[in-house]
Amino acid sequence: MKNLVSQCPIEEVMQVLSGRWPTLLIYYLKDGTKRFSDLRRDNPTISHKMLTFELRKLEDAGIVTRTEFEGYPLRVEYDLTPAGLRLVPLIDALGEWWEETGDSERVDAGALQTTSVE
Amino acid sequence: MKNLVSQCPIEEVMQVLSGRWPTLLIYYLKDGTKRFSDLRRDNPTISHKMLTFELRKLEDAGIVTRTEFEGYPLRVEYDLTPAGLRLVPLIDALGEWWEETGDSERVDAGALQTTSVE
DNA sequence: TCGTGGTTACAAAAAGGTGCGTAATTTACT
DNA sequence: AGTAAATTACGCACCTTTTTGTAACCACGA
Repeated sequence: MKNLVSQCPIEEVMQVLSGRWPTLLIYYLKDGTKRFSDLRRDNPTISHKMLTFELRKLEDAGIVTRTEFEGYPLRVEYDLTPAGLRLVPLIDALGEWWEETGDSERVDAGALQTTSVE
Repeated sequence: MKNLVSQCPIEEVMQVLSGRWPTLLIYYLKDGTKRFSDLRRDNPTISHKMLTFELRKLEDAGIVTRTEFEGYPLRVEYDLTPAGLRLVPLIDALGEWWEETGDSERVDAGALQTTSVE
């Protein structure tokens, strides 16, 4: 984690939430405690390296907690923090906005165009 | 723009909003019509390549409109669409969440730690 | 030997920066 | 008058940086 000190809070949140995984992981953790392997099953296309990396980022951001238990095989549990839980409805709202906005307002892949005033 | 067709709407919104610029550009466009050069002034560290690229993405997503005027020097204006305007409060909410959550709950740079149950 | 939750090194892919070219008109200089 | 330069919003090619994937290795115990 390098430079979280920027001007505006929006820039800072986006540094944490940007990318494919952060919001998805939060989404899966909504359902309660998950282990590393659970999250991999939930999302089979993430590599284990990415998963550890993203989980650390969320941990550092105060969104998830990581709890490591003694004994073998190793067991580690991930949960949303209270702050993480408060974040869930905001992410949901983005998803709803996207659905409401609908494909009709978006450009069909392949057929880009530009409004020209002549 | 490659593959916007995925399972979940959250994954799709994040494909558009991820990165440093999209939310910032939306933020600046909140204030009303902006030209290309205005946006570069608002945000001096973005390269022209990135700015055009990001603006196209937002246009394709139905968040901004691009209006090109005849005459020289060229003039192009960017505005938020109604959908873009509806998005603004959602982004604001993320920024507020970040501020409320506060640095105290986040890990100080350089001093990472892990909860260990022994 | 397998399963868990990692780490590390190396390789591939994606993102991003820099600089040049372009359009048609105005302004600036000689 | 004639030429040169600046202007705006890009596209394109080349190159560097960052991100992500792959594979191998570790610990330990059943």
